[in-house]
Amino acid sequence: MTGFYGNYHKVFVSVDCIIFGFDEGELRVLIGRRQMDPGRGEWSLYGGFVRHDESIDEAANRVLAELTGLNKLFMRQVGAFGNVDRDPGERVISIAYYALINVKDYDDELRRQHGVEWVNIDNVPTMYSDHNKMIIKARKMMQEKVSREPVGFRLLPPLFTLTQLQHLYEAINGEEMDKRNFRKRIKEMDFIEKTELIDKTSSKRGAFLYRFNKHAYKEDPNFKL
Amino acid sequence: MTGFYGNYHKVFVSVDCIIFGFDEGELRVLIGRRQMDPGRGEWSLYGGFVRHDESIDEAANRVLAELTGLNKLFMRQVGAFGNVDRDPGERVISIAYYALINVKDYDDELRRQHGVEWVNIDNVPTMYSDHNKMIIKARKMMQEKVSREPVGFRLLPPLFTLTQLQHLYEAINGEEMDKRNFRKRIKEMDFIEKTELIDKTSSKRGAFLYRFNKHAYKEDPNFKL
DNA sequence: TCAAAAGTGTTAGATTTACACCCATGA
DNA sequence: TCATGGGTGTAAATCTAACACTTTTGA
Repeated sequence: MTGFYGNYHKVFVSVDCIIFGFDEGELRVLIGRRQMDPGRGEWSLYGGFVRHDESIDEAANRVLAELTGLNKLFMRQVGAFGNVDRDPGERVISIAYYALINVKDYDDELRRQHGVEWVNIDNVPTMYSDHNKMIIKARKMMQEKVSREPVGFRLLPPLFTLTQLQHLYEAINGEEMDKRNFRKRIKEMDFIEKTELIDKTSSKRGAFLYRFNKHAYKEDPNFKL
Repeated sequence: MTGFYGNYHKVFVSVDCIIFGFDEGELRVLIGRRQMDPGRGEWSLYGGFVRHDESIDEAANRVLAELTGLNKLFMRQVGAFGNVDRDPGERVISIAYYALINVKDYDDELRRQHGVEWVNIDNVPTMYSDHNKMIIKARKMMQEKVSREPVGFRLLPPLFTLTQLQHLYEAINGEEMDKRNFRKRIKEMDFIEKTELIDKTSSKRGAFLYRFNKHAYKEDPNFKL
């Protein structure tokens, strides 16, 4: 080994993805059974090693696309996890990323092929290595993010009702909100646009569908939801 | 190479430290001239490679102690930086950490020996590789942290005046605050204890010295400063 | 005696929270 | 006709922000 840093030691670097989805009023994460040794069969996040010709963000995007078939997902780094013995096989430092997806965009057949499933965020089993820690940190960061920037929409279909939106925020924050106060705040956000379309799947009367207009959204230091 | 993950490729992993200090009413970071190739002579953060027998947090602590002679500094991970070409020599993924120190605790002789100096956070020069990005992110995270948890004290001596404390927060947030409103809020925090001691270095009249009592502080979701 | 920093309360305005009823529809 | 979810406004309470003068003391 004759590079600049020849005397130092190299390690494997992987990325692990915490993929959040919102379905049936629940906030969920995607987990599966680990398919390789060591730890084969344990509950695990989906991940992969970083290749020599890709950045860590690119690695995360690749892994996400591999699993979901989806590109350009909303994704943020959670952080690096690097305890010496976190991987029972060899030294592996892992960088966790969380992503938000609209469950409906994810082909269920593809999901089954990868052997992953949605579990309620409050009901995550004991996982391989430090993956529980990753999920906990990802959840906190996601919660923070969603309440300060309008990115929660990434968990919903393009058109949604105000009730759906409220339930989303309730699931994320783990607390109920007052319907009138919630709607009052939404009404003041002009990047949440009311359409003339009506959704009748969840009520007899029907509810107006809304849409997030990302162009109408200008960064707003006072955003709070 | 015959480990579990034999087919994959390994990389160097380093830690880089953004060390914040507060002096002469200014928020400052510690930077120096890079002492190794590639990039020798460029402005750089202080860092080091992660060893095989230490976690990444331990590596950061070791590097911080090496540089400052201080242990158990308040330190948080900023994140992993992993563009393919971020290091002109070889592939190196770096994990940035920020730390808060009381400038007075840092032996100035030791500082000079390491060839590092304090620069105003608003006046950081163009730095090696992605170190400017690291500093920007660290600053944001530190700002966030300090305004939600009482950790700013780590930048002050054990005894401080309310004026010093206010100037610290003003430097961190980059905006002036109203003296009466500030002191009103402080008075409600019973973990900031008034002592009977008086500091006369900064005024003729003298100002009461206060102290942070970490035992009196219980995690408070409503903390805001 | 005066310059410089320390210390102290009140009020208006803005924001947040609590709260209850009517509407439209399909079964 | 009734059960279900959709939709709407007001008032009290709390929080935030603006604001100016007196005190102490060393030079």
